[in-house]
Amino acid sequence: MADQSPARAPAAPLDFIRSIVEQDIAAGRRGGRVATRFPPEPNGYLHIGHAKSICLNFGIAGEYGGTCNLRFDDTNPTREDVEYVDAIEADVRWLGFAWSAKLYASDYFERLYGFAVDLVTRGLAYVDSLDADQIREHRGTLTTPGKDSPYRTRSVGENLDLFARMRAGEFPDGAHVLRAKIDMGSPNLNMRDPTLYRIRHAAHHRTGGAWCIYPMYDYAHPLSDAIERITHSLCTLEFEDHRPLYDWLVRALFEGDMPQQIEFARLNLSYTVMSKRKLLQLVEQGHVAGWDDPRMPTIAGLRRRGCTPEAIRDFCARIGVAKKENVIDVAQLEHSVREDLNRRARRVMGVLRPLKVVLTNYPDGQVEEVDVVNNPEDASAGTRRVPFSRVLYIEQDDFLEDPPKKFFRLAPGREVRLRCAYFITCTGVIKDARGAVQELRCVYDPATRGGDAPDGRRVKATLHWVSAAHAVGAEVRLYDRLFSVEDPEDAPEGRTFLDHLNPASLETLGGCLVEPGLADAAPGDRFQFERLGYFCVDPDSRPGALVFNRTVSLRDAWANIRRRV
RNA sequence: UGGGGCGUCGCCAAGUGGUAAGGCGCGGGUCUUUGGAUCCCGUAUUCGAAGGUUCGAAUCCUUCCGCCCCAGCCA
Repeated sequence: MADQSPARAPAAPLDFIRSIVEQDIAAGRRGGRVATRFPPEPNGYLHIGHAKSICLNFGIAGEYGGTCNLRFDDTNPTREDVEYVDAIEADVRWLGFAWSAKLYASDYFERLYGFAVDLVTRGLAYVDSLDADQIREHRGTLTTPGKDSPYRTRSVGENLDLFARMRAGEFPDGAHVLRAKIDMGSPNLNMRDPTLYRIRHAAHHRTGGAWCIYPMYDYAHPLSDAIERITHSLCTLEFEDHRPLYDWLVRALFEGDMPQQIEFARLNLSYTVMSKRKLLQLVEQGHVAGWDDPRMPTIAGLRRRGCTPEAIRDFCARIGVAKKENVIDVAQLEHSVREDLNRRARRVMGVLRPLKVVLTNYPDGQVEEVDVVNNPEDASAGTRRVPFSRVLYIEQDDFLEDPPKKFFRLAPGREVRLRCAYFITCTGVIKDARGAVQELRCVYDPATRGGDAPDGRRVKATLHWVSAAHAVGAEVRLYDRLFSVEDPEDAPEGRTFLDHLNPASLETLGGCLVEPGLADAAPGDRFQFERLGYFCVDPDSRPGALVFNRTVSLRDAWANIRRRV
């Protein structure tokens, strides 16, 4: 009997980081452990770029039986806030991940201070009393080496005394800093005696007034990793130059297994900006309604927009992880969103720009209920009953008095199907004084109830509709890309990304009409409005005052044809 | 003109000396009570360029070109 190994799907190619992790495990490095961390600074909301990092770090931990900590890199009290801590936790959870431990760099302040004293004692760090400008001057330039600070040769005893007094609050902000004593001539600027601690008389959101000196990222990060026994410390490309310092610190203060920093390219999305600074600017200057504005690439914004965590995870899995600078087409994100929502969203009918239709041969006052499929992708979603009557509304876009070629929707004399209801034929067009179409007169064919003609005749279009007497009013917010150019950062001299803001990124439609079953839809509920797109109920929505956000439109073949002609 | 990275289809991305995966997008077709979805088919004789090594190169060597990052007491 042949020992048949289980059939395996062809292995998806591993990204370079997972390859390293697998090699490390195979080689038994660090005892074969895998421990990652996601280390946000709580100074802003998480965005889709963070989602890439979250999926990577938590994903690897999950795939290789490891752990992943959520660690707040809260070393700069002047920019951080608990509001952000709470939002970040909520976003990570919403994305579907559970951290092994929730930690804060500030948890390590006392130990970090102890490490610094150790470095000073061993002559590896010193207190510098140059001011910020002087330090910059001494640093040299990209092509010329720096110069030693005159304070670089202070005695260990003096350094110890000064550092203790820095902590004790004896000096004002900026009076001194603690620096690593490495090499002012290094071609890597990060190694030219980097600052380890600075004085900041500022309350910290967690440690309050306990400290007036705070460690720098470059100091706190590697040591926090080492304390947590992180094995693979994943970060973005711009930290590549910091790796020698990372290694220098860990080697100086720890023995045994070292965490390995690996850098990957951050995510960029076309037609958007991703830096926290710019997103903050959009919020603070009121260009958007807040961090969770549905046009924002923040997790909170995408959530409010109606994206699912599954779609975001799928997107992150598809874009890959590599070291090449990249700009992902937003269409890629939209694809993941459509694919997920297509599978799960309940279909409903909603008319965004209503056009009145009177069925002249339909009995006045009669109401019947037609059965409508809830989701053709999912038979178990069943059907529902939707009221049908003499006066209806259809979409303005679905009628053209003078239809061009390839326009298959309603036109004078033309017969189309009303979804799951009847065939109707347009018999008259009523216009206002200015010639604008105001209302349509149609006749219906009673024999086509349900949407099929017993004589087998066919129509080329199926329209969505609502019954005038039963429909529920709603506000619908249509979103377009926030910026009108692919790369908003690419602004000419004297201009900024704000000059590329798309003035039409939000279109609010009032007077929309949706089928009555939606009357009690709750915030967060997602639907497909047939033939239009995916929509979700906004938190602004109230009973009797529904508000929908369009998450993403459905592909529209006619719109494509029209665009090309 | 210092250091660190990166260049494979419009956008991502596999490939690590044996004769260019896949996804998105795009084009065409099928099907359809959503012009949705599905399903087909097509989309790089070529891997930034030029030399070289080799029976054989996207993969090795040399030179060149282009792009990104670094001079915070930010992360």
